[in-house]
Amino acid sequence: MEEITGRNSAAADPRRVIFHVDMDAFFVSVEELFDPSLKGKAVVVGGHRDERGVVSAASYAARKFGVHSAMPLRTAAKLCPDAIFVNGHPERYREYSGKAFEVLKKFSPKVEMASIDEAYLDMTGTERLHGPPLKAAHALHQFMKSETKLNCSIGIGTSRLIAKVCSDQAKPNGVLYIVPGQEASFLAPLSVRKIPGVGKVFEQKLNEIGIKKVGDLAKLDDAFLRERFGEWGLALAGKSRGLDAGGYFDRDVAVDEGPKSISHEHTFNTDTRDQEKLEAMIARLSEMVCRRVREHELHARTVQIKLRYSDFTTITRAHSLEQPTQLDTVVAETARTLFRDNWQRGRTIRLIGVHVAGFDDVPQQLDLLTQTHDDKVSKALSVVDRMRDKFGENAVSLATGLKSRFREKTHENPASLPGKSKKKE
DNA sequence: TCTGGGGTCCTAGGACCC
DNA sequence: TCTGGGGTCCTAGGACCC
Repeated sequence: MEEITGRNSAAADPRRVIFHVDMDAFFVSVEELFDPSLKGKAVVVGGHRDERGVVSAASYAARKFGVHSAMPLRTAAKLCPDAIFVNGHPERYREYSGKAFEVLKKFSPKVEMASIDEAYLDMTGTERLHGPPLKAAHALHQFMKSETKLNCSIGIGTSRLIAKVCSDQAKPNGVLYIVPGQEASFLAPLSVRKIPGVGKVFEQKLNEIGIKKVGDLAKLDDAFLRERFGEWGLALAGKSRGLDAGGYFDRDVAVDEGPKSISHEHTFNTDTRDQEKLEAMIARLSEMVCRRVREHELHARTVQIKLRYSDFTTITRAHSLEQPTQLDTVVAETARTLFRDNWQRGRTIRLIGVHVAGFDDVPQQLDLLTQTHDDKVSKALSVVDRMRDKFGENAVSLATGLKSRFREKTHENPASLPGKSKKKE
């Protein structure tokens, strides 16, 4: 495993060759593979036209109507009434993401999947094997198409930031290489919004002081930047001048380290204040979360819930356990206590979520009795997980008997529950 | 047209320890 | 009696990304 230092002294090295590979309209393209009749049409992935939800991905044909991801589905339906709305299929996307990863690994041992449809490759020193950067990129591009039937765009530069911005400029289905030394002049004419990490809020703040282009940012005084925008603003300005400014975009390309948090949340079709319904959802979400915690062979220390009321005000409340856990019941009981202590009873809820973090590979040493008990429970749950894989989620009836016994156990151990002293809002 | 779900990273204050 | 910092953990919230 690579060590991540946060700062990489090689970042400004002109010999460094970083690829950013981004799949084009990934979700839509995968859906087209499963249903070729969708090809070339206005397609919206994310749900049905009258559902509560937003667009996950839109085909290029749909984008022409102004449809874009994160837009409410109902808005998309208004803008583009003839669009075909399809549900997303996360399993398919994971499958094709895996295929793409296999392709990338043939070009460099240093591949970092940055999300389901994009990756960084460290291609430094691969010239003898794959030729110069552009040649390697074209070979990769073709191989990706032949192996997965999917198009991608590739950005090449001396840092992750440059590679990432390049792949965006190369879209769709293109390759763009910024040769060493040209970084600052490449970035200068671009809108600050093109810099990953600069969103609506930061763009607005910059616009307020007359900064629209990356080049404008490069001219600002360091002390002013730091005072006004903190460390990140300073780093950003450094990058706009082609410097190694540290942080995420100058990190090494690292192999996958596993998740840092796992969560599930649910938005109700209609808002509710039915406590039974809400707590049943907490139990279900806790099971889904813990199942994935077990799949990764992790143990979580912090349990967090999220409540979103009808007026969209959102709170999160967390509690750290004495001992990391992967047990449904421990997470569910903790989440339920957090819920009962913090829900303003009577206020209708739109969304509820369960989130865990603070992972350990190995649970901390417990006293022998608890440990053997928890081991047994974990093993039993793994069996349940496998049965569900084989026979479907309705094999859960097996878990019900186990659960009532877990509950006794949790009650014996009230120290693992959140304190009651939590202040109410 | 009301605004998903899964994440990462950062900030900031308070507790607590040295 | 008052006054220090630094470091780390915990919690809450928010920006941002796909």
